[in-house]
Amino acid sequence: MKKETQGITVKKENLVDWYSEVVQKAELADYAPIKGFMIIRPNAYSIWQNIQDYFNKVLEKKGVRNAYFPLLIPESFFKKEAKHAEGFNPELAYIKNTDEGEKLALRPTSETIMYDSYSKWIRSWRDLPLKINQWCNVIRWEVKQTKPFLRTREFLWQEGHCVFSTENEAEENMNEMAEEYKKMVEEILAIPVLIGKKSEGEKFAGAQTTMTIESLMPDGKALQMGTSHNLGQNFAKAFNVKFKDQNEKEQYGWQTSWGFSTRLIGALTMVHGDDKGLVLPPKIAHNKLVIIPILFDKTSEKVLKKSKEIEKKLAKFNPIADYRTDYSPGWKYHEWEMKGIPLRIEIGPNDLAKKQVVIVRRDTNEKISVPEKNIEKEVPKLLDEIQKNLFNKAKKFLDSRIDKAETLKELKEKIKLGKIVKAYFIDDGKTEDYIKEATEGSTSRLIEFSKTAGICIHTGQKTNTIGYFSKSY
RNA sequence: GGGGCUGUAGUAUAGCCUGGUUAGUAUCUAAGGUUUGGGACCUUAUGACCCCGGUUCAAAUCCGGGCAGCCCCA
Repeated sequence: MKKETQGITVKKENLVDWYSEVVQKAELADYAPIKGFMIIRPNAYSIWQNIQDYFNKVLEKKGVRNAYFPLLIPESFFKKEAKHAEGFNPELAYIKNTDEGEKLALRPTSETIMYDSYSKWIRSWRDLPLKINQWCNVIRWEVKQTKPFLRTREFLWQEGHCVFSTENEAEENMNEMAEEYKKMVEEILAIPVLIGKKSEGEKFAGAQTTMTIESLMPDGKALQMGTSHNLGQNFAKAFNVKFKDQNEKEQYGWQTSWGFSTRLIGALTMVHGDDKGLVLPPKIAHNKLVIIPILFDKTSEKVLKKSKEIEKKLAKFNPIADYRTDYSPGWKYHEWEMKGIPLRIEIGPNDLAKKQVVIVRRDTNEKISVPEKNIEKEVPKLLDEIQKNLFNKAKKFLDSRIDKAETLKELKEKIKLGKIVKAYFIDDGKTEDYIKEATEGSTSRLIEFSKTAGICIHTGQKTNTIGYFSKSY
């Protein structure tokens, strides 16, 4: 008889229910008492810390320094850049009962409050480039269905905000940060992404150009994993971010902003998980392996001793040593599989006799007998293989789901199959609105410009713009 | 924005339609004992009707509102 109350009870093919269950049972997050808010539990927070550690090094390399700006933003700040104000207005939450004269918004993003300071700090071309990042929480009062990590009213993120003296530098910075995002997500999270520009309708409110990285979830919906914006001089003009150039001429700064959020943890869960639960890519896992001794009365002492020896040898992989005696080995296997630990090392009396251990891969469930003397060599090799395997599996999936369409009908059908569908279209906002209407809410995830012109699937006009259309989170 | 479903120990659930003993079961947790190579077993104990109001002699059950979660459509 199987006991169903413990492990993951939903198959991954039923992604929505599966996701909720894994988030809870792998102890990534819990629901908060307020709609759309979540509690990030240590298992998920350690993932976030690993991401932070990685990205802080990137920031350092790029000469970006961390800082912190206030959570509250005067309402009037939002009104200074018209498109920004319009774009964020529906999602703004305010605090009203303060002794301030005006309403105070909870930041949904910090362009306005940061650039207010920037305008004071920047006087000369010598002050540029100015490159600041902050790790913080933001509030966006979503009316849509919320879901842990994927859409919450509060989430954690990083937002980088740079000012340059030339347009080229800003453009370059937008591109290089998008590339850094791609690199991070692919190398650390093992999630393959598409990279490209956002359409007019989808770009950031107030940006001149937005670059995005997008991945595809198992249910055929795309997920935006990070964005990088070239703000041009839009905010500089609204906030008076000016400098005197080398010719003593006053100029507006050229600005960028870029960010990714804890949403990455949701993506990670959906992309790699399986029917047993979470599967963590080794590079993002805090505990890379778990050691489970197989304890029988007569041999337990020796087995434990050996286990501790191996635990010490593998200390740099942060092993979890599950020496509890009140759970059977089988119970422990399930437990740590559900939580996504990449490798499991089993040590029992039989192994002791053969001077070996049994190593089990989380991604393939493959059991490998490894001679004791080879463990230290074998573990990093296996972790590396798991990392690659997870990426390759996800890449194969993504590649298999990219298609193209020449008619609206074809587009509709292929989107229904859970694909990202390439189609020529006129990027004027209206055409995309039409396609959105016709395809039950699908929009372009990103666009690219083709050398050869094609026919817009809606207007029939010639165009060089190709949109990647799909449903999205 | 529109429509629908749900809420009972930490978790999963029975009971609700047709109001009426001490709210049942499994798991978790705690204690003790036997176990341990893919979720072992026995004994004992603790623990719950989302909140506010209404109807009634009597509400987990019926009604209204709120809060939260989920689904579908735009």
